[in-house]
Amino acid sequence: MLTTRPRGTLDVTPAEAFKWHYVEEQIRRITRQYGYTELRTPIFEHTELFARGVGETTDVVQKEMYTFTDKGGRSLTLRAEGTAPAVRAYLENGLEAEAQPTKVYYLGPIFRYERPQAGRLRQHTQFGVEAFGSANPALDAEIIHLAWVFLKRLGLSGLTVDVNSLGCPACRPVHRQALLDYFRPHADGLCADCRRRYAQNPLRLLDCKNGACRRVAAGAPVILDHLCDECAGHFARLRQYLAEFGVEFRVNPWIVRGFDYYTRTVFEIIHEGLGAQSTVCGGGRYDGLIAHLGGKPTPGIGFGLGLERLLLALEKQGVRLPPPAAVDLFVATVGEAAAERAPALVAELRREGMAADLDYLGRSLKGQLKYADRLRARFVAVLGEAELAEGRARVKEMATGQETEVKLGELASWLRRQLPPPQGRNADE
RNA sequence: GUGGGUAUAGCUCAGUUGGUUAGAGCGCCAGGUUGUGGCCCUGGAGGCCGUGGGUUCAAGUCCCACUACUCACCCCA
Repeated sequence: MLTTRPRGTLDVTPAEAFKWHYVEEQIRRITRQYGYTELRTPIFEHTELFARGVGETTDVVQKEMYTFTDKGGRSLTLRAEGTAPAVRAYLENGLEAEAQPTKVYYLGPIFRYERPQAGRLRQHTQFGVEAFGSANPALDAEIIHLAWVFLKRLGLSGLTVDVNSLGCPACRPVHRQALLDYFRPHADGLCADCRRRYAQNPLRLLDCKNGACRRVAAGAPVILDHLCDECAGHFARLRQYLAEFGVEFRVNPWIVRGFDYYTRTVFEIIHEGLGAQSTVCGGGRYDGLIAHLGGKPTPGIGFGLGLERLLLALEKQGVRLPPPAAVDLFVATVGEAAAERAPALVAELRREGMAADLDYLGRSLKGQLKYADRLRARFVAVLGEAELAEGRARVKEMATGQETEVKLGELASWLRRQLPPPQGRNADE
């Protein structure tokens, strides 16, 4: 137990951390371009926030929350989802008083008690985006476009963007009734899950994977045929914008989503290389949620994007992310006097802003070179008795094997001239 | 919560019909080179064979349970 991590969790080892850094950099970059700023919320919230926000009857609330009671007797829950906390923070901090719409993003862990499988964990990391205060379909399109461009930039292909509209409180009940009427005569032929869905959430009848249910569902009334004029118009304009933005999407009337708060636009981005859990990004509009959580009636839209799934998709596809920065200069020594001088030399280089390192295991010179190679050092300064006496080091460029004599006092300035100039991290292509 | 598969070294895996001190490749450390990495050669370290029970003269191997991992269902990122 001491040496195993809790079920459904993941370690990010030093060998992989650079991938996370790279993805996080791309998140900072694209959100800045689209005008979204970061919102950080606690890792746990009052249980009631999720229960009310996501919906009492949803799977997440009924069986997947990490809920505990603290010493003050409060019921708290590890962040089970990103939107409800964002809405809570928006209301609590009076963000509605700032320039509208409020466009925020978040990046952090989400916890759900589920059976782990490919692309599903009990703790995973979501990059999410939320925009509060506008019902303009251009905003729906902006958000879908953001997610799509983000994934494309990282080098993913084999992506499918599915969009649908779930209607609003005016038209959804009409469709719901039509669904119930349609399925009632077929009820006996449905699977057990679907009989439960019939009672609880008829929309879910549409995306059952059971063959018999599927055949019945194929002829079921489609929400898109029941949308009210406003919702139909919203959806039409969304499709128009997406086409103008160059997003390759398809209308999929069977995508539903598991949270109660969705209205109108819902969408998913699927990656073909993932297993059964192929949705890398999912989201939609929630025009009733903010009022439902105690705010003024305010429309909203957002998505969640799973980073572990994203990394998995990149790996399946063989995308190579830029490797981490390596050591600029490694100080290798021969003899005791040099070995004692090395730490201060390295400290000096680090003060000058260089990435410098040295051996701590008393390795032979050969061993040190090997270690430096392993660290992908660009240069190795060899310091022995002769060099120490002369006040200089033999600096070897690892890629070419070429050696140069450099005075110890000039090591930092010499090195600076060799290294490429610092690049702006968010330089555009 | 339900169902299938798997569990041997840090990693990927061998291990005959049960039979003595459990192996390989990669990785790690060292040597070959008295001061020079990558390639090559040699050596070394590293294994309660997932855990517990059972069958047997004898279990890594057969049986049971548990746990973990894994894939799928439900649902979701």
